[in-house]
Amino acid sequence: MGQTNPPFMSGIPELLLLRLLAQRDMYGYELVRSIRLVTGEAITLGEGVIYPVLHALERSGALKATRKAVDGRTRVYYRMTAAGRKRFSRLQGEWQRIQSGLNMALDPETDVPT
Amino acid sequence: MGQTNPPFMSGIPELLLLRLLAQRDMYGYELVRSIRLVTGEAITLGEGVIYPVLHALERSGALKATRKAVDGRTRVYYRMTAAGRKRFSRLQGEWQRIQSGLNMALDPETDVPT
DNA sequence: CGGTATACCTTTAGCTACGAGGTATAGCTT
DNA sequence: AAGCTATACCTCGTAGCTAAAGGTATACCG
Repeated sequence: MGQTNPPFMSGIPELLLLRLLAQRDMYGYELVRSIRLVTGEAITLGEGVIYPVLHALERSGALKATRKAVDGRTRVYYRMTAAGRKRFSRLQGEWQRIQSGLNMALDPETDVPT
Repeated sequence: MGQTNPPFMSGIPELLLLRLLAQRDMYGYELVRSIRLVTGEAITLGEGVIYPVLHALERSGALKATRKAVDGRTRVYYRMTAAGRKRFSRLQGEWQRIQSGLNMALDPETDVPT
């Protein structure tokens, strides 16, 4: 099945979006392209993933959307709220925890206790 | 919902199980305890997670199970197969990729391209 | 005028982690 | 003897989230 990124992806789209929007306002299509770039092509997320997450973040109050017309096309810009910043740092901390726990376990020096 | 570890958990139970079983044969209940230990308490996985994954890995040929009676209790020991070893290294590589991509993006030095 | 790029969006499917619950034995404590 | 805790296995249902596919519309280039 879906074999673009596989496993290890849960929660990651949200974290990436919050990371990018912490820096500056961006719109959906732009976020899709940026994610590919800032992860060094390691992670590619389609629009079908990005838009639903953006909408959910808006509903939960982490983001605020504003429509802006540029060259006849309508862009929906997202801006991070205070709640969003809080959520971002919480998720980032959780990511650190999981990551270091897993890396500790994967370390060949770590031996499995009896 | 389920707030023991939250997000970032997809694929991780499988990777941890394979990591532990790469070292030596173990049984389910033991694996549950070991995971807590080797991750420095960062990750705790319940039996409801472990058993289904073990069964799936067995079905797919990554593990081979053997029942062994110890002190009147029956333990099901799992041993990694060649296919399992292969799957382990593939997953580990994928984890590296996702991890470094995400960390690159999270690095404050990384600036979002315009 | 047709194709490609931009820009938005929804629906459906499917995986999988997780909690709750269920069985059974062994051993310790009261 | 009764009851609790620990060991050891297991299943089912829910719910969250990713992902692919498909759908609309405008702008620009040849």
